[in-house]
Amino acid sequence: MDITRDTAPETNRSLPIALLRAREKVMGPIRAMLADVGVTEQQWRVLRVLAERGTLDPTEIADRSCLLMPSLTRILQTLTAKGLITREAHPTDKRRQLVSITPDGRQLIADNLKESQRLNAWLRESFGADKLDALLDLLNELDALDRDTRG
Amino acid sequence: MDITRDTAPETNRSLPIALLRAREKVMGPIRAMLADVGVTEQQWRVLRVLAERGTLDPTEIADRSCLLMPSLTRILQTLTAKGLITREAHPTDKRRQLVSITPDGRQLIADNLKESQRLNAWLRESFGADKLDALLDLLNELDALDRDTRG
DNA sequence: GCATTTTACTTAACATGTTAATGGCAAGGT
DNA sequence: ACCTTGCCATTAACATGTTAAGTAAAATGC
Repeated sequence: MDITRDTAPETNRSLPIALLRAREKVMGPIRAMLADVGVTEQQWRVLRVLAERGTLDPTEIADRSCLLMPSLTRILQTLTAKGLITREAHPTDKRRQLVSITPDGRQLIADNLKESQRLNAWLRESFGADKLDALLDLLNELDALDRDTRG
Repeated sequence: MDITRDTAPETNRSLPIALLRAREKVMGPIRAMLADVGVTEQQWRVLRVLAERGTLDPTEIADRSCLLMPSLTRILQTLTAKGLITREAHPTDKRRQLVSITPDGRQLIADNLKESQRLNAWLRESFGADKLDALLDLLNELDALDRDTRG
C-alpha cells in the first residue's frame, strides 16, 4: 500500500525540481568560467549589480542580486578582502554603508562579460529565442504571483 | 519601471536569476510547512524518492533528488539519526548501501503530503494550469538540452 | 526628552552547495 | 595472482542558504 504511488508527481513534473535542474543546466558553464577567475556565482552577481547601478547600500544589493543579508555580509567581506569593492559609511545614516565597485572589480567584469554573453547567446540559439523569452515571461509572471492578492 | 539597455541584461531577463526567484516563490510555503515537522526541503526530497521508488542506493537517490553525493552523505546521516531511514550493506557489492524509508518516515510523508498537494493545487489554480504545464515543459526541454548532441 | 519601535546590518548555528582528495572495493587485462 | 583502472561513498575545506538572535542607530509616539 503505497499512498504516494499515485498522488505524488514525478520529479520531472515537480516544479521545484524542474527549476533546480534547469538552473543547474544554465549555471554550470558560467560557474566554470568564474572558477577560473576565482569568484563565485554569487560574488559575480554582486559585482554585476554594482557595475550596472553604481554605488548602493547592502540592502539594495541583496534585493537586486537575490541574496539574503547574512550571505551578503560574508560576500561583501570577501569581495573587500579581494579588493574588488570598497565600503564607506553613509554620510547621514550611520546604520548604512555605501558599497562601490573598484577598478579591479570593473576589470574583472570586463574580462568575463564577453564570455558570459557568448554563453548567453549559445543558450538563446540552442534553446530557441522564442522559447527562452516565453520561459522568462512565465518565470517573471510566477514570481509576481501573490503580490497583491495576499489574503 | 526603468529597463535600461546596458551591456548586461536586467535581472528579470537573466535566466539564472529568474529561475532563482521562481524557485524561492514556490519553495517558500513548502519550507514553512516542513519546518514545523523538523525536516529540510532536501531531506523531504530524499524521503519522497524513497517512498515512491522503494529501497535505493545513494547514487540513485542523489540522481533522483537532485543532490550531490557529499550533500546526500550528510543528509542520510541526519535522516538515520532521526530514525526516518535505514541503511544496510549491499549483499554482493560492499561499496554500496541500500537505503530504505522507515515506518516513521512514511508517516511523516503521509502527514504532510496532503498539505503539500494543497499548496500544489493552489499554485496550479493561482498561476493557471495551462501556464504551469507550459512552464514545466519548457524547463524539462531546457534540462534535456545537449543530452544527445553531446558527442 | 525619553521610551518604544523600526531599520540596517551583523553574528551565530546549523544545513546544504561545491570542488578536490581519500579509502575501500570491484572489474578488466595480463 | 597482480596491476591498473574505475566506481561508490565519505571526508575535507570553503562558500552560501536559512533562521534566529544581537547590536547600533534612526524613526516614532507619548
